[in-house]
Amino acid sequence: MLQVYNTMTRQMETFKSIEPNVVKMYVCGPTVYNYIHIGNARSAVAFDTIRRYLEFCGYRVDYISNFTDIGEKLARTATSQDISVAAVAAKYITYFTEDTAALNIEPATFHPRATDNIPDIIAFIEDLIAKGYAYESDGDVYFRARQFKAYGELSHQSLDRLEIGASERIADEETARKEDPIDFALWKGQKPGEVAWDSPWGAGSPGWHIECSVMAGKYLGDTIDIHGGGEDLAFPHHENEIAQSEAHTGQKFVNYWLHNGFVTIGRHDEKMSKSLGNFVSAHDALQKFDHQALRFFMSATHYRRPIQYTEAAIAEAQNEVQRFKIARANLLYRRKDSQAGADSLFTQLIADYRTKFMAAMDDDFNVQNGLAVIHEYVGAMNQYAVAKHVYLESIIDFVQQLEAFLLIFGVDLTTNESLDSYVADLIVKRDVARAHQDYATSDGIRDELARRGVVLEDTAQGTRWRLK
RNA sequence: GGUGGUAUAGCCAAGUGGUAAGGCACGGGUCUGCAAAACCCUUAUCGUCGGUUCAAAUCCGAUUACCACCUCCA
Repeated sequence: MLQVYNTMTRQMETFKSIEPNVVKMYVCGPTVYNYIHIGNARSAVAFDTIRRYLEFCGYRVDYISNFTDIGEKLARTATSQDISVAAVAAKYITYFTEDTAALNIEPATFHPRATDNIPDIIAFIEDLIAKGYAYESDGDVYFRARQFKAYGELSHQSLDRLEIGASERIADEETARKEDPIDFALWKGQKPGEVAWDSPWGAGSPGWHIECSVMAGKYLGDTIDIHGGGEDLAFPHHENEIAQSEAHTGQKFVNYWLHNGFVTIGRHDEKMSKSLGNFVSAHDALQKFDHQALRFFMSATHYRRPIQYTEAAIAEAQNEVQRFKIARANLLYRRKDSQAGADSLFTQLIADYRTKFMAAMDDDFNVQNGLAVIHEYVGAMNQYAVAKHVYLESIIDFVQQLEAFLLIFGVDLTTNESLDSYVADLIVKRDVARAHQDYATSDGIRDELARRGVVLEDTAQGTRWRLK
């Protein structure tokens, strides 16, 4: 039984999907005005890992993640790059797609864009006004936070505290248009030079939170199973989504709220963020590090815990991935002297490991405990790889289960490596030299191949090679 | 000020009452012509102080340090 930690109740809860075998999942996506950074990528990785585990368990996951392609930030980028707002969005959506693909993050079932949903947003706001939850004020529309009685429940903030905080902030012109400082914008009237859409309240654009409520409802339904996002989104973004959606539908919006922890950087473990300016873009990191190592680095930490971004940690992740790859390759190498059939002892052992792995992961996606099981499993594989007699089907079973485990972490072990003929010839020449005990020649060839990144390993079954 | 989170070996990190998983690095060993890979062995009393208990990293209280949200942010 899968248990998940629900931010709303601050407790572990048994996960039960609305529809059997289907999970409706919404994850807040990026505002596409820049490259995503490692922190953004971590969020995408965390929920991709969760999604992949749900799929591993047999669920179909309807996964929706938005692109926010409106707002001041896009406008600023458009001005500085002297291109249109639409071109800014197109450009950074392309980079997002490339970078997340490099991290082996599965594309969402659908990536809706705010600008494609303006009519739905307007209709949604009109309904909120009709129900008395929202009001128009000088071309803007605001949500009456106090009207929604559960406001503050997710972030466990008291309304009065929020009120004090809000009123302490500089009372700008926007605040002056609100009935209450904690009210938030659903629609903002057009400012000079901004992209705008016609609406019953004049030209303007949607507020930040409304798009997620609209698109989650439109593509997944009034009530969804899982809503994810970074923990910084709990307030005010998710709090506001709940207020809007539940005021609109009268239904519970989300059954399980999941929030991922931050990527930290620097001596003081500060949150990596665009506003602090201490970020590393995923694009740059991908130039510098092995893609699989980077992905594994981000998915091998529990999603709610912070991850400290250091090169040493990524290098360590690289070593760990290497261990999995070598174990797989070494066992596959035994196919050449294997017997047909399967060893029932190992069929059972593999099934037991799978059960053990799932027991670990069912505890709120406890990847560390899951990995401990995988390492134990790899130990069993390595022992089998040096057994006197091996069975072909058992080899395949071992390898396929490992591949399935690692795929949850976004690591694809099945990528094939090949040698060019020159290198292949050298390996044969070396084998001949070794057969004649001409070790000077054979070691010389081995050194040369090492310089070319090819590692040779002599085994009882022959000379095994792998790329470094 | 309000609300949360974190502190476990050189590093990363599990562990929610019964005498500290796992990984990386280090050292020793087996195997090997030598290597590599693999395998085996070796390394901590859990921020600090106090309390509850037969028994606590695990519960309670206090304290220190750091982080985050309360304002755009994954």
